[in-house]
Amino acid sequence: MFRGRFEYGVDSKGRLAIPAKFREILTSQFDGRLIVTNFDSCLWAYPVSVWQDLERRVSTLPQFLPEVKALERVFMSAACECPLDKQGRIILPASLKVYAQIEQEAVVVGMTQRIEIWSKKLWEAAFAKAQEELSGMQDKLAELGL
Amino acid sequence: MFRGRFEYGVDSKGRLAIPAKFREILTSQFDGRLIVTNFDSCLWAYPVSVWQDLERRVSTLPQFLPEVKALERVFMSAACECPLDKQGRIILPASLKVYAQIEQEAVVVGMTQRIEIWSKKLWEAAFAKAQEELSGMQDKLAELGL
DNA sequence: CATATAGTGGGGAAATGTGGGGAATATGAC
DNA sequence: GTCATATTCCCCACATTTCCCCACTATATG
Repeated sequence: MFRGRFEYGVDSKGRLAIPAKFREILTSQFDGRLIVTNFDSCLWAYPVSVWQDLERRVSTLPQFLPEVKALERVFMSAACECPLDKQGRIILPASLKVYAQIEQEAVVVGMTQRIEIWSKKLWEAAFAKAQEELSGMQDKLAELGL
Repeated sequence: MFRGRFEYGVDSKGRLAIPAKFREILTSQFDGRLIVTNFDSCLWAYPVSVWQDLERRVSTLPQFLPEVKALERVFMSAACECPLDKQGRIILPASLKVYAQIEQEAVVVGMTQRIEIWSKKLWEAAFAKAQEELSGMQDKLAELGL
């Protein structure tokens, strides 16, 4: 599945490259389309069928639960299908770019089941924070058998 | 399994040799491919099947849990399949080289189940530190049955 | 000394990422 | 409704990086 970190520029037309390795997975194992939404100050992108599965699971949850409503409003509502052009680039909708503070430099991160897209600046901060959290968590990881 | 310490230079094309002894294990016991990721200021390299097992275990955990996200962002996201060329060298992705501060001189260390790749400078520091820590940790090792 | 194995270096083809022109579509003003 | 302007999207071209192959040197082995 999706693995690795890649840095790309966003060009003057707002286009962002998707790594060839990810494209290969998207076309061979899925139908080639990407659904992008916002979370954690970055963008989460899923292959369509993975997204639909998530949607299905959420739709079975009680619709009056606050956490379900919040998830739907933040996470589900922003979802947008972003087609890849012949060179394997996507155009991020303006609202998502603003949300994730993506301007020139973006980092595309493989997260196994999904892809994350960050502004370089926010990625570096998030990475440092995650690293710190992780160092305090190694006992917990051991409990998970890792 | 993987044993021993080896020092190699990184050439002008960014290639790093993998010791013949490790290659032998990789091809005879595994499928010859290596997955490299970052941790503890160095790089961890796994045979593909070992890594996939890890990936599988992590991907069953809830994706919205902060600990899981931290683990994925630091450890899983950086993972990159590095194919060995005919001479048994790998090319380290830029992001990993930056992370581990690998420039000219690198140390390749056998860690039984995995391989670690260090910049020579950081290795020497880490070795000294581990040596120091170890002397105060011998009770803990005893508890683990050693 | 011959031979095999290991590590190093570099040329060249192919894939990947980047930039930009121009057609098609949409938006808005008159 | 028509025209002008702006936006989206498709396509092609270029440059860089990556990858694959072959050749050379050094060290170990018989």
